[in-house]
Amino acid sequence: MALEHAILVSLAEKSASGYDLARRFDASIGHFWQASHQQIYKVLGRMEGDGWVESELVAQGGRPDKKVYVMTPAGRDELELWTSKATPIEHLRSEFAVKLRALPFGDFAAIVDDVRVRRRAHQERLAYYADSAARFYPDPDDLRPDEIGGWLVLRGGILAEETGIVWCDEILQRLDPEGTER
Amino acid sequence: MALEHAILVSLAEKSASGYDLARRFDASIGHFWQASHQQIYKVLGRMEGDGWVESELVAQGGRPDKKVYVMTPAGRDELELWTSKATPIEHLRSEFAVKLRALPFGDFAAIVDDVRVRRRAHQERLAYYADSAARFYPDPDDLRPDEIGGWLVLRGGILAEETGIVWCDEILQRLDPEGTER
DNA sequence: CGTTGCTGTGCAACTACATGCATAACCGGT
DNA sequence: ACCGGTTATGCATGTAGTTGCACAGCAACG
Repeated sequence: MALEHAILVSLAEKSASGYDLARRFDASIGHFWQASHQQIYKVLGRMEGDGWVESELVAQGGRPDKKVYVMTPAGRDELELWTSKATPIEHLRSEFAVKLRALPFGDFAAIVDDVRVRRRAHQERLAYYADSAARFYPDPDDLRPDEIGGWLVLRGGILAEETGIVWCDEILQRLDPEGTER
Repeated sequence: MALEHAILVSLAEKSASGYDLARRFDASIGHFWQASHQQIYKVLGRMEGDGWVESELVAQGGRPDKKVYVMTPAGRDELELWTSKATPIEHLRSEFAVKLRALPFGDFAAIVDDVRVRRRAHQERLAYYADSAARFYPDPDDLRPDEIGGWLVLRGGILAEETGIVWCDEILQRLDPEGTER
């Protein structure tokens, strides 16, 4: 139910076409809420029906026309209403955790490999976040009010990835102590 | 796609009825993979069709009959096959993160409240996990092989909740420094 | 001159999951 | 005698999201 609101936030920052939004979801926002372009187009249609956004067809030289969506006052009201209500607590849902519990019944070596792959993925994302933080927020002690949200989200990502690495290391320590020390 | 496998893991540990499984999902397993009883019954039906499980009707004095499901050799093969394949990396999906990015456009006080609610939820779950760890794994340096998976999953939960609390504290420090110090 | 890749929008089919409802018997309390 | 709770199984409907496919023009590369 949050895709609508993620789109509203994005449009509040800057009006955009569905294609633009899809790219934003591939980049910054998408690290915390993924959406395919198909899904975005579908939801944008619904949002226009609800009066939260309006679209304008913009012709472009050479390139295909695009529909630029703009948030309406009704959309801004909806966004504020949404922030005023409590966020339902989302609990973990980890296929990886299920796999760990399957350890006694499964392929031990493959699972250990899986942990290593996972650790690498965490490290890569951590590096990406650290880089983003350094680039977009070089001085985190002196942020503009409109920067605080983005910074805090990035911090959450960094903390989560660091924790993921710690967990993987604990797992590897248990399952393959020699391989870990090497 | 992992509900089938979560059920297989659970049945590998002990045969059970749909009702029993639903209760297990409410308790231990469910902290990392939730499922309603409706969903469980539906998936059990499909799994029986695929030959991964077999059911036997058991009459009970007084109480309603129950269908006890037992994992078949084909089910065990499937479980092992599943563990041998890499787990797709699941990325974060946090409505809460979206809400943080909505800070400049939303209800500031309500969002701060939301962080506090969230922090409390993390603390409660952390306490629950810590309690489970103390009760079921009193001596974590000396675990039986079949206990390692459960222990590691619990460790993951503990690490995740601790990180959640740290994140909430960072957020409150930024958004409401006076309220935090009090 | 063909292939690949980017920009741009969208439909159709399917799956997983949530929500609401239905049924049925037994047990304990007021 | 009625009410609520527990055990036990399931259907029916709806929604969010995934996957696959389609169309269209332009640019760059070999």
